[in-house]
Amino acid sequence: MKFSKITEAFEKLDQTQKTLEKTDILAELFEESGEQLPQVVLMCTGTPFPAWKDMDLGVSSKTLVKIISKATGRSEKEVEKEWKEQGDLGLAAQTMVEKKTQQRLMSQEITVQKAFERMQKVAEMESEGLNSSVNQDKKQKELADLISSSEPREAKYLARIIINNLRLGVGEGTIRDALSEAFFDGKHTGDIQKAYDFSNDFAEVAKASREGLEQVNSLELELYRPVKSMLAKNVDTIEEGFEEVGEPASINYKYDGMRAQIHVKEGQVKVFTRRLDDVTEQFPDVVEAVEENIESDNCILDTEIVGYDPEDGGMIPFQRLSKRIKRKYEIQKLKEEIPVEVRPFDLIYLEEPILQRPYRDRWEKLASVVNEQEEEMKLVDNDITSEAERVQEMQQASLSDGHEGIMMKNLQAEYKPGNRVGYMVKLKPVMETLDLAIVGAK
DNA sequence: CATGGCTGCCC
DNA sequence: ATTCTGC
DNA sequence: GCAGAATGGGCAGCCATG
Repeated sequence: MKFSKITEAFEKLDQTQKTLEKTDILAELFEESGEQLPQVVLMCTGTPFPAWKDMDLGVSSKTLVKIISKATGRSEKEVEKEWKEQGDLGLAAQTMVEKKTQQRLMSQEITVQKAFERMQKVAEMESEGLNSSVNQDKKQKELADLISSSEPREAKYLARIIINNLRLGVGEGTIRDALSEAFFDGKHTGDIQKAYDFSNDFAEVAKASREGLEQVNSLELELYRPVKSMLAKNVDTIEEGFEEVGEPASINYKYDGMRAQIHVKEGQVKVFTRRLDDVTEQFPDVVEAVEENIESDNCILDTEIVGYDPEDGGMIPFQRLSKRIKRKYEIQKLKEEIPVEVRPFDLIYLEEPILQRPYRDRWEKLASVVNEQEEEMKLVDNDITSEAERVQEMQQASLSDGHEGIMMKNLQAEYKPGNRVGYMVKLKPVMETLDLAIVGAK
């Protein structure tokens, strides 16, 4: 399939803001994609790589300027000027390629496959890293070569894909609906959404969609395959919170730490960030804490990793904990300097997926597998109540202890990956109340 | 070998 | 993470 | 009210430079 097919669809997407029109445009593109469907769908997400894969090009705007310059023979200054004027690097790329005028008569058209393979190649160069330093110039030339052999409009979108900034108003929801329209006559969006929640890979979901509903539904929650975390809505008052999640509700402290999804598979632990990155290496202490204090060999915990001061055991701000997240060196040393405690608050897998069970059940199961151990593993501070006064009290206590506030949760609700549905709500104080709480604590 | 630009990813 | 926008 | 885009602060790692 020619890349220009994608370009045509993208141009149409660029010209409307109506969601339904976008869905139609994408559905048509998907229907015409044939064997290239998985790659085409990924391109539509704005990056050729699914979120759960640890792959990227290591290229952003500054490097893209160099690439466009290399591809078109214009100076970087010119490219930057065009970028500034048009407010978009894709448009700058398009203009620069247009100005390149002459011959490309003989050069063959870019295919989806070629664009995909080229980017994959660059991503592989990037990930080699470690010991063998990546030759940036070579990397840039690979991508410049792709752009220089493209038509102006293709260049526009190739450029945008390279920096993962398609900005066509197309997100997960639109792609999901388009897959539904293309292969199920607009039905089964729920099944498709689920398949995506569990796989985090639209290439797989697209392929399954083309094969049939059964294949879509076969994409299930799997250990070592992180799912998107359920997100919380903001509310301003306790009353609003109760309105959202119902009564009684589960209330727990919200800590200033890092969200972590912890998978245990046959006793082996892996730790994932909210955006599905594997940070097991960075947190050997978390692995240990789970090995020692979780009584299950096959489960998925939703947790907050919280740092504490090794001297007095007090909480530390996220900013200090963050030193550990991307560590590759001195991990052991930082482990001593910035020790952490795991605070689980949900369980979505226990020998089997349980994310559709009510939160109250999941919490009870969680409590039954957690052995609480000071400075290692402790359930989040929590209570179940319908009383606004009690919630107020917890909010005060949480803030006085230096935490961020509280969460309120619907006891009947299932676990909705990636969704900011009203099953889970966070109450953080505005500045004034924060001052009051801290003053009140002293 | 130190520094600064760049990128990606936590919040 | 928050804030803004168009639907 | 929602999804998508745009934006901010701060961190480590990486690479090019001098």
